[in-house]
Amino acid sequence: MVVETDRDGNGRTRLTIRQVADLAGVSTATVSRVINGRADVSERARQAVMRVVREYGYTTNRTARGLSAGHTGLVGVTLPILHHSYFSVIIDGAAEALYEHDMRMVLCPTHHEHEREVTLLERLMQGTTDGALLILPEESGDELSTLTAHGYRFVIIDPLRPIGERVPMVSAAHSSGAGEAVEHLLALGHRRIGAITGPSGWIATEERLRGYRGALAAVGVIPDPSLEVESDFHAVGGQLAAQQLLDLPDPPTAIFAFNDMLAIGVMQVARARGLQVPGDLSVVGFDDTFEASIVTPTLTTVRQPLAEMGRMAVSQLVRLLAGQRIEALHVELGTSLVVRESTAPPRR
Amino acid sequence: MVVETDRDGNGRTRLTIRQVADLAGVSTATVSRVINGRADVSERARQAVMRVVREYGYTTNRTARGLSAGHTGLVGVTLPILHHSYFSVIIDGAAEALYEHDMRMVLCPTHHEHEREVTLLERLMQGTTDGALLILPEESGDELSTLTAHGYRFVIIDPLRPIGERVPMVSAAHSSGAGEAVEHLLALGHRRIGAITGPSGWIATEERLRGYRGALAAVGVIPDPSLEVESDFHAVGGQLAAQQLLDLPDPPTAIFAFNDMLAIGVMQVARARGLQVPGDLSVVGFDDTFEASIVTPTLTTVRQPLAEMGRMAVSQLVRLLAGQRIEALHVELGTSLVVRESTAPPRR
DNA sequence: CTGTTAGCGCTTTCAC
DNA sequence: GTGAAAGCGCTAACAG
Repeated sequence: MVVETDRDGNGRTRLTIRQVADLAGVSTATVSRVINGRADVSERARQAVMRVVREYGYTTNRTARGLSAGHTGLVGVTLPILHHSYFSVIIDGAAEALYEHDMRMVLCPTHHEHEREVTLLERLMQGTTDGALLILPEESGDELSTLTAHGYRFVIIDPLRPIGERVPMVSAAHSSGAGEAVEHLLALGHRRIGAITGPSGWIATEERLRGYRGALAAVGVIPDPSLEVESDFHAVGGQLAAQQLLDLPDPPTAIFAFNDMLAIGVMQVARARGLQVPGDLSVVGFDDTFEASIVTPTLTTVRQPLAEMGRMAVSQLVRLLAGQRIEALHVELGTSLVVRESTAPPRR
Repeated sequence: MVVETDRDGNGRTRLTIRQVADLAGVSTATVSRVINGRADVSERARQAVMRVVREYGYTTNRTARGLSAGHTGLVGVTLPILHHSYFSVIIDGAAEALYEHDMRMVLCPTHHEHEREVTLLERLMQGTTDGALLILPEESGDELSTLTAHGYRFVIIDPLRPIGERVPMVSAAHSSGAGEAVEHLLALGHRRIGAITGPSGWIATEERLRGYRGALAAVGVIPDPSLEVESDFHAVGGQLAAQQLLDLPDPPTAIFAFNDMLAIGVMQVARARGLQVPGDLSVVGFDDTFEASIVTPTLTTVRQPLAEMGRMAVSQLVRLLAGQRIEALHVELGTSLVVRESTAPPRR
């Protein structure tokens, strides 16, 4: 513990409000008023306090203020990992929005470990934070409602699985986004369009699948189950799935991968097999993460407004913390197709 | 403000240590002892307390504990932006290390705005955090010493510019890493090797330049100033610099870009000009961020132990906070060359 | 072993 | 306008 006397005014150690009060010859209450910009303070007192504050570089201790005020100005954020542009963009958006509210973010990567997620959530609730943003939580609805039961406020970003109507949440328009992607492929003339999905049961998978099937059905393409391969949202999974699709007797001329990493896996396989993208095979991804713009060829993909989602979640949470009722608990942000180089008409 | 009575035991609102004490028929001191796992408590008292704790789901309020204990268990982290794998990997490493110490991270993106960085640092010092990690700070040595003067503990990760010997810091071996990269190119037979640097004055630039020049000098290659182009560590900057180098009367057969983004810019230009990488031009980057492994061709680059740097910084900070003296204030972690597809012997 | 008591630093009635 | 005083929830001496 660093304990040093404050003999000189160099602020070797921080002043307390008590010391400022003494130095300024007023009470702590007055100092508090000045610090918080209250109007009911004489100009004389204000001057005296400000002089000391300036001279010694006093700033109020937020922890103490938090204890007294009943809130900390801190928001917890749990997420699987950070070093994936999908997450870091969301976080950056959220951090920016929080900054505007003069709040800060306590970051808690869970590394996909469920146990850790639980521990972290507990800690967050222990008075360290006022509320939380849960990104892609592994949490079950049960565990989430425990939080609610404790009066803890939070907003879910992109839930893995369906959650209750009453749980605040923000996500992107999976289904329509997927529909758009497929329509783009259809418009180019593709009819055999493969799909590489995420784990079944996940909202992202089911909804995008719905969009995919819907778009196909809309133009009367007969659904072919062998064209739908389940995967895991990682590049290697994308490679495996691509192999499977390309080994089909009648392989697809285009593949719609349910996220960018899967799409990158597909492109890697295509390259290894000497297939030209988009000449021999068109590829579409989902997310529009940074990688989509730097791979060769650049990837046509469905853009999720990631930063926006982060900002929106914060704005929902802030309202929740202010005790305001929120009209729409489930917010769905629109997606848009970003056409780049990985798609073209099928080779005749 | 959410204020609710706690009529039922559903924990609609959190219990205080006082309430637990009453419920268990003991004093708050005893509850505190039990909670903190002290040994000097009778089995009987412990049971009583644990029963209440379990039944009502009591957890200690960290803010209050922090006020009383004099520390918060929170560490601030400032960094320019998050959505760049360079940063997110460091952060992830740091978060992991902090987790092991049961500490959390308060994230503060500065968006390269100096003013914001100052504000954020001030806030962090206001009792919210015990110390901080400053990544790529824009801060001058002066401002940093203000922090020190206030008794605030922090460690710098990868300082932009030279900082005092006394300021704790961790970075990677820029110079030797750059040397290795150039030696690799030299070994492949290249003699005209261009360099695309970062802003001059930055440690990363100057040190890597030193490594580059040193390696060249070691084999007696006559230095050619026109082969060194200053840039800004971004892809577009890399493109511009590459244009300049390739437009030279006697263009280089290999380019050593001082980070991966610059290298990607170089590859984009090469592609646009119809040059084969590595056939017509070899390219080496620096950092080994995720992108290096997914571009086409995959990028040969100097690997910085980013996650390790995050972890190391935390371990330094933890020691600082514990009041321990640190032997080596400046820690330099080793780099290693990762050879991928973007380098080959020069075309005859 | 256990309770009493005094803070930690700040905010906020409530009188004067 | 301003100060005294009572907390916010927890920890830690200090008695017993």
